[in-house]
Amino acid sequence: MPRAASVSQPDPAAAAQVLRLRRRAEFLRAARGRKHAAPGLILQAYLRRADDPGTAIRAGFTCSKKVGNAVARNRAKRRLRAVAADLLPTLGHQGWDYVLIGRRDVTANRPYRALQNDLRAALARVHGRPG
RNA sequence: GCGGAUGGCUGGAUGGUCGCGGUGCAGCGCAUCGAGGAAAGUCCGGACUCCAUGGAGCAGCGGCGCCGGGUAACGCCCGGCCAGCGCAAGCUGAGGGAUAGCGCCACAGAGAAGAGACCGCCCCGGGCCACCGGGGCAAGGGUGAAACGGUGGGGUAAGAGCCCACCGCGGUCCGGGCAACCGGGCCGGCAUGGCAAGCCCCGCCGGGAGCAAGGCCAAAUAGGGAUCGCGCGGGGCCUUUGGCCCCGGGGGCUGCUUCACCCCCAGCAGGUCCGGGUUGGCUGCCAGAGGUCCGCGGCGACGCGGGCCCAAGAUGAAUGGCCAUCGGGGGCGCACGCGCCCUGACAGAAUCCGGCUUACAGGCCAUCCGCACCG
RNA sequence: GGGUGAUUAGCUCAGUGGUAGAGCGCUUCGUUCACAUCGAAGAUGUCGGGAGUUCGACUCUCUCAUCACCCA
Repeated sequence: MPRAASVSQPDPAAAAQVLRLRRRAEFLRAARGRKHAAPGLILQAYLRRADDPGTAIRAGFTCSKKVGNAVARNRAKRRLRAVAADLLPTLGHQGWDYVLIGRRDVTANRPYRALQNDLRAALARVHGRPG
C-alpha cells in the first residue's frame, strides 16, 4: 500500500490546518462528546458550536499516569501526534475538536499501520459512518 | 589459563523520506542547533531573587564530629591514623567526650554499678554422722547481651593483685610525626561495665523563603470590605495651595538586644485576610565556580599558566513517525567461511552549578592480588 | 518545577526502646418461633520494603517505594 495514495486524494483547500488544544477546559469539553475506544487509542470528538466559530480542526493528546513513566507517556503522545498529523487533515471534520488518549503498552508498541487503522475506524465510528 | 579486587569509559552507527521546537537571514525558503550519566530521588552544599541594607552580641533550634589537606561551599573528595573482615589485592566504619552531670540496662540471675552469695569451697564447735550452728572465701558452677581486669606461677585452711611475670588499663617522661597516632622507659596495684543514631558537654557551621522566587506590560471587574500598626514638637528656606531641609522624639528594621545606614510620621501609603476579575504576553533564561588539550607544582583531591571550542531553552510543554543497510545480543534450522525470526538496558531537560543516593541489558580499557602450569 | 505530611488488624485510629492494642466489623455459641438488640467465647498483623545503631527497634538514623495535600 503506497503512501502516495493518501496524499494525492484531497484538494489542498480541504486539507485544513490542524491546531492544538491547549486548555484544560477544552479537554474536559471534548470528554463530554462522542467517544470510541480502539485497540491502540481512545478517541474523543466534539463539534464546536456558535460559541467558538471557525472551521479549523483541532486536536489534543493526553496520557494518564496509568500509561507508565514519563518516557512511556511521551512516546505514546508522540506516536499519537504522528498518526494524527498523517490522517486528520484529510479525514477530520472541520469545526471539530479531537482528543486522542494513549493506552498502556499498546499505543507505544502497536505497528504504525495498525495504529492508523485504529484512528480511521474510530473517526468513522464517531462520525456515524460505516467503516 | 581460572578465580577475584579497584578505577575509568561507553551505553548503537550511517543514510533516505515526512514532520516538530529554537536561532539567523527584510521575505518564498534556506542554513544551523536540538536530552542524560543518571536529565531521577530532592538527601546535602552554593549562585541568584525577595523578606529594606550591612555588622556585633545573646538565647533557642537544627546540623556536623579521628587527623591533615582540597574546594565558592558541603554531610562531598584526596591522603593518612585506628578498629573490624579477608590468604591477598582490598573492603567496611555517624570514628570527639562515659573520672562534668543526669538517665536507662526488660526477662533471667544471689548480684546490673562503689554490688553481691544461689549451688558451692575451707576452718571451728555440736551431733539421734542424708545434718545443725558460728566464721572465712569469691577461685569453680549456674543466669545473662554484659558479672567489677585476663593468662600462668607463687602463696593459703580455702582463697583473694595478697605477691610476681607478661598482656590490658591509668598516670608520667623520652623519641618520631604538622597532627590523629606510633614506639620505648618508669610508676600505680585495678580505683576505670555498656548505651551519647538517650538528655547532655566540648568544638565548628547555619537568618527565613524559594524561579509557581522576583520584575515589567496588557486585559478585565464593584476598584469594594475587614483588620493590624503609626497616631509629632521646634526652627529655617522657597512665590500661596504646597514642597524641601535641620534638631529632637516616635515607629519600621520579620526571635531578642544593639550600632551604623535608610524609610515613614496624618497621608493616602504599608502588612495581613475576605470578596471580585484575569487564568494572557515579555523578562528572569542560559558564556558558566563551562568543557577540552598541553606545560608546570603536588603521592593525590586539586591549583597555576597558555591554546582551542560554544554546547537545547520548551510552557497541554519540541528533540519524533516510517523505511533501508551495518554492527551487538538471543533462539531455531543446518547443505556449519549459511539462512530465517525475535530483541534492544535504566530512563526524557523545565533557573543554573558542585556532590551524594538510587536504577541500569550489553560492551571496552587500565592497574593489582591469589592459585595452577611453562621457562 | 518547588514545598509539606502520612503509611500499624478488613475499616478508623492509639502506641516515644523491653510479650503490638482499642472501637467498629468478622466467626461460633447462647437468648428469640425467627431477625435485630443483648450476653459469652474466638480468630485476625513480613507494624510499607531494605540496611544500620543497640543485648533488644513499631519506636532512633539512613535509604527506597506508595499515597495525599499546598503554590502563580
